[in-house]
Amino acid sequence: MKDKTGTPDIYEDLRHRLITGQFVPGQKLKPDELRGAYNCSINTVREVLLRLSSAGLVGFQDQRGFRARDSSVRHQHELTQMRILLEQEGAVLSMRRGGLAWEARLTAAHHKLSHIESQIALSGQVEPVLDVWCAAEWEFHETLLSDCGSDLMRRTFASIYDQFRQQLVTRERNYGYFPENVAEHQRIVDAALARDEALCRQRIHEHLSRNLLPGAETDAPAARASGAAW
Amino acid sequence: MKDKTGTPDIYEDLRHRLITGQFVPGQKLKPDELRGAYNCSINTVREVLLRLSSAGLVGFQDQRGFRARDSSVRHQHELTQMRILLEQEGAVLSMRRGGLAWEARLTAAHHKLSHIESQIALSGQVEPVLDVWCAAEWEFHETLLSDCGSDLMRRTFASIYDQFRQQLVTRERNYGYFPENVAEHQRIVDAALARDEALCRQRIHEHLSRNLLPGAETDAPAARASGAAW
DNA sequence: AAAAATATAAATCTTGAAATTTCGATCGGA
DNA sequence: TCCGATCGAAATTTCAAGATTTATATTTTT
Repeated sequence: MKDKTGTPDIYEDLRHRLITGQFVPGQKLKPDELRGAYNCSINTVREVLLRLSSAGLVGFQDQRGFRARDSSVRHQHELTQMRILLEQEGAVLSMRRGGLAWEARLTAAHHKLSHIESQIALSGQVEPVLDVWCAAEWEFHETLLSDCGSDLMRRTFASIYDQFRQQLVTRERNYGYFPENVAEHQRIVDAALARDEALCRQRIHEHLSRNLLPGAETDAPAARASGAAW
Repeated sequence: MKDKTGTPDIYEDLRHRLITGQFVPGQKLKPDELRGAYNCSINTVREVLLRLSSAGLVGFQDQRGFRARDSSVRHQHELTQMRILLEQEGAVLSMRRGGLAWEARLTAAHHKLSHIESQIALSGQVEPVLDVWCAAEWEFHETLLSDCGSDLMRRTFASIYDQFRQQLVTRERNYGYFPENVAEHQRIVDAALARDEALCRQRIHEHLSRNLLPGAETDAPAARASGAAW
């Protein structure tokens, strides 16, 4: 339990607790109870919760308060859809715009992530390095889009990523870590550095498709043949 | 000036005023001044503004209050990018899932919009029917994605659309109305009903590309050849 | 006269309490 | 026993005032 008094700190702490599964999904979040942990007033907590509800991490109903977003495979599916869409598009844009600096950041982020994931694979345990792994996984995917040239796209992706992680964490025992990730991340980086847009799209899709609903329709690669973007 | 007391009403009214250009872009929004119009407390307005800032319609800086989002061609460009991305993807998904009911709603929405836009074309004036035109334009584009099967996608699009409109309204004299719209909307509907995904994507892009930055790189249609979606 | 420093005014943020609404349990009737 | 109504407790929302920060105007100094 923290004891900081700044509103931004409270926001960050609650956000962190939400995306690391420290609340039971449908659990009620009463300002009056959370108040104590931060040594502040009810309304301050209320303000934070209100903003977190706009971010999609907490549910809110008029006159009946806040709840930790409950988990559903439906929502998880939709978040995965959106992640694929944004990550594919953002990565492709970065591949076109990004120069040496971007490549350097991408390989660096991948190297860091790869190192941590190797450790996890050896020990078989995620918990001991959970926070550092989460940070590295985020940094890798964020870096992939980082040179897309659109702040809006990056912020939208950040929001979707948070919600995605919140869902995953409550469902998967391993907080969303899979041994296959190591190889999949590698293949994404390879395609990105090779500037093979179609291949990169495909590998991003493969990487995330595990979180899609089984029966959902899937784009045949060729189906998008002549779709114009921007 | 309204006099309603419900918080949701205040939110809706302020949102409406923001996306119809009733505030000068960088203008300061002081809770103490807005308070009077709604006959409520400062904090109630503050809460609403906080939520509108999460929606991207108002700017917010810690300890220095709220401002109407200022307009920039950069932001407008990024919003257009995102609109194209979401609208293309959502339309394609709707085309696959949507049945007769969707087709009916789409043609109905288009018919309504078409009727209003014809009127505007005759009189040459948007203002007299501004609100009804805005509603119809929104309904048309919303209906296009309405059967995509993803609430997340629809809500994300709604948010982007609002911000897009806010930007457009402050820049274009005609609130974003162009005579070409009539034909462009028609062509989109035609492609959608024909279930020609590539063509529909292309026409959505053409419809919105007017709001992109001139020098921006554009996807060659073939460049997306084998990109997998979901 | 320009720049820095101070004092004053204004606006923002936090707080605790009042007013309103919802939730849960008990009671009465079918 | 089951269903609906009523009452009390708890939670949520609104409010107005106090505390803190930022902005503006004035004075002082170089």
